[in-house]
Amino acid sequence: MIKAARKDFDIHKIAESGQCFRFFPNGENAFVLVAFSRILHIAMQEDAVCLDCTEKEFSELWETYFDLSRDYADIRRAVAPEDAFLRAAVQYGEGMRILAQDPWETLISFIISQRKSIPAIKGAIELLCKSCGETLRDGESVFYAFPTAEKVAALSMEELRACALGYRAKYVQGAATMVAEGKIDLDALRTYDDDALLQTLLTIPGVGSKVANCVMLFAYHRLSGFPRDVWINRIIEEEYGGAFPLSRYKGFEGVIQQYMFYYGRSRARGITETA
DNA sequence: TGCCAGGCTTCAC
DNA sequence: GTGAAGCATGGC
Repeated sequence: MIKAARKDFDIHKIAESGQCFRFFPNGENAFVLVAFSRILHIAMQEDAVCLDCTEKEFSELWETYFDLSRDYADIRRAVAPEDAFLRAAVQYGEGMRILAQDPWETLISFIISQRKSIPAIKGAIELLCKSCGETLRDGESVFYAFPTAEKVAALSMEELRACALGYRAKYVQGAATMVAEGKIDLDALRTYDDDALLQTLLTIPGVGSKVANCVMLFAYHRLSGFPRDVWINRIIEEEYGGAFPLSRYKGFEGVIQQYMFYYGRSRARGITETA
C-alpha cells in the first residue's frame, strides 16, 4: 500500500473527466481502476492518496500514469486574469490531472467515443472487454482487462457489433488489424515528435483530428494536444466568440482544454454549484 | 419520443 | 480545400 501526499489530486474529477472510461466507484472517495491488465484500488483522504500497489509499481507505473510530478498550480496561474470563464474552469477543476494511459486502449476507446455520450462509451468498452479481455478477479468482484489488439482483430464483425459499436465496428476492426499485423507500432510512436505522431495516428481508420489529439494527450502525454469536440467547440463559440486565445497556452494547451471540457460539461448538467 | 453524444468518411463542388 | 450528407445506438 502506497500513501502519497495529496496535492492537486481529486480522484472524482480524474475519474469523471472523460479521458479514461475504466474507473469504477468503490465506496466514498474510492475507485477501482482497471488499466494495464491490473486492478488498482484508489482511496482519497483529506491529505493523502492511497494506492494498493508496491513501491516499485508506484515509481514505475502509477506515478507516471497520474502525472504526479507535475505542478498543475503553475498551469492554472497562467490563465489570463481577464478570462473569467477559464479562471472559473481551472478553479472548478482543481485536482484534475492528465493521465498517461496505454496507447492501444486509448486509441480504441476514443475511436469508439465518436458521437457517443460518456455513459454510452463506458458501456460499449465494457462489452468489448467482457467479450475478449482477460478475466481479473478482485475478491468477490470480477473485472475484465482491456483486450489485446490480436484478440480484438480476431473478433468477427458480428461480435464487434454486439458490443454496441454501431458503425464504429469497422473502424475498430481496421485499427486492431493494423496494430496486430504490425503495420503500426504504437510503442515506437513514443519517439516521434508531435507532428509526426499526429500524422501517423491520422492514418488509422476511424481516427480524425479529434481522436488523434485525444490519443496524443491522454496516452502519449503530449500536452500540446487540443481535442476539439462538440463541448469545446460550443464553449469557444459561446464564451470566446469563436476565437479562443490558444497561443497563450503553448505547450500545455491540452491541460487547459481538459479544464474547459470538465467545467463546461459539468455546468451544462447543473452541478457546478457544488464547486 | 425525440434529441444529443469527447466525429469520421465519403462525395460534390 | 471546403461543406454537407450519412452513419448506429445508448442515455436522458
